[in-house]
Amino acid sequence: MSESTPPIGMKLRHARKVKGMRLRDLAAEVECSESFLSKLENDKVQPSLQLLHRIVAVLETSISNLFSDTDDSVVSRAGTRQLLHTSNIRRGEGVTLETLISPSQGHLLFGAIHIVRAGGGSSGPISHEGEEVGYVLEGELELNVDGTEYHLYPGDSFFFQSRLPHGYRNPTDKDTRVLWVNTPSTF
Amino acid sequence: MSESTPPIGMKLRHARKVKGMRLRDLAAEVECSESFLSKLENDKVQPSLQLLHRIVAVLETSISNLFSDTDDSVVSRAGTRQLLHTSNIRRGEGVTLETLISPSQGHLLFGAIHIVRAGGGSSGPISHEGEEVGYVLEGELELNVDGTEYHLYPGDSFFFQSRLPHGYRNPTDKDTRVLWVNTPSTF
DNA sequence: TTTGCTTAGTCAAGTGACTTGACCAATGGG
DNA sequence: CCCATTGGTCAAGTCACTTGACTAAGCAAA
Repeated sequence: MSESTPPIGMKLRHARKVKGMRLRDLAAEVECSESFLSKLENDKVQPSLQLLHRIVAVLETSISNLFSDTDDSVVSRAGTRQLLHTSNIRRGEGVTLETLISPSQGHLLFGAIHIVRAGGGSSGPISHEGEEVGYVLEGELELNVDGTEYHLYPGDSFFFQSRLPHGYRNPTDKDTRVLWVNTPSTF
Repeated sequence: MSESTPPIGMKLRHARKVKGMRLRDLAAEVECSESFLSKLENDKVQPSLQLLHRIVAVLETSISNLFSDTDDSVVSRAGTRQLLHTSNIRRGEGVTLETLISPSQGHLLFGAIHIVRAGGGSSGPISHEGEEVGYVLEGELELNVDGTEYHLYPGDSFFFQSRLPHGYRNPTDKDTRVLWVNTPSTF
């Protein structure tokens, strides 16, 4: 009888998809076989810690992240959501994420409220495949997509392809809150 | 030199994905070849109107919908968005959609603000593949997912798999506004 | 009619990403 | 030492979609 660890396959798959990699690409970087990764993502195999370490390094996650159980309930209440600060996730200065959907969970969607403090904004754009939607809940946002600046007010929304270079700033001296949803799917 | 009609391939693909069908399934229902549909969705052929008619019938769209050009700009401003009323899109009584992302456009995401009037709610669940996120902007919502009732207040959010039976109602006597994003991708 | 050009639509082979099954080699108890 | 596990590989298989070669209908000029 084998003692089983919690399934991490879907989380790994998600992390890979976010980076827009194919199994083959990851296999090349990690130096293992594509098929092994396939089995791993389908929870048919336990990797060695060394291999797992190489994998999370490439995928820019951590082993702890893989094993942390994230909240999977349907509803999350205002004020009870997990906060991710700037230093955790590289999103530039003065931004806190309040996660609506916990990341690295094999989901098609990622959603969070971005709380952008006065003068804060995103750092360089992460260019992955997919799409982005957002809605300004409160405050103002200066959004730059593919070279064009948009100044957004509460109730305004945006939508664009993730592959376009994009970034944002809060030019005011009050916090801005933006509901942001995106998908890493490669279609 | 051939006169070309606007590209409808991506819209058709989107409509198909929303229904969770493969090319093969659609081909079977429409009674044409899978490969022809492939070419069609990649804008390599012009279908005859008869065939197109059969296709949109199965996909529950209309030819006019395929050819209507929808707004594709990045930002949409509060109060300027297209409204879809209950009678257009079968969503039960007393619900108006304010589209953030115009549908049937080959997108990975669909987003809208659901304005649910007092006592209004969704009709029977449309069971497609994908995921759903939402955030209550204003008012209260009674959300039912897979048999469980959740009572939501402003700032609360939810997330679940589209395949789970789901529906909602506004039990109060004031309008409720919910920002709702979902994806039809089959992964 | 005949010749020639397009093009809706088919059939079957090809492709890309992932999965599976057979196998190998190191480890570790009895 | 033997045998069973199990991390990991290689090659074949699968699935959804795409492509290329082809057919047949329409139409125009001669």
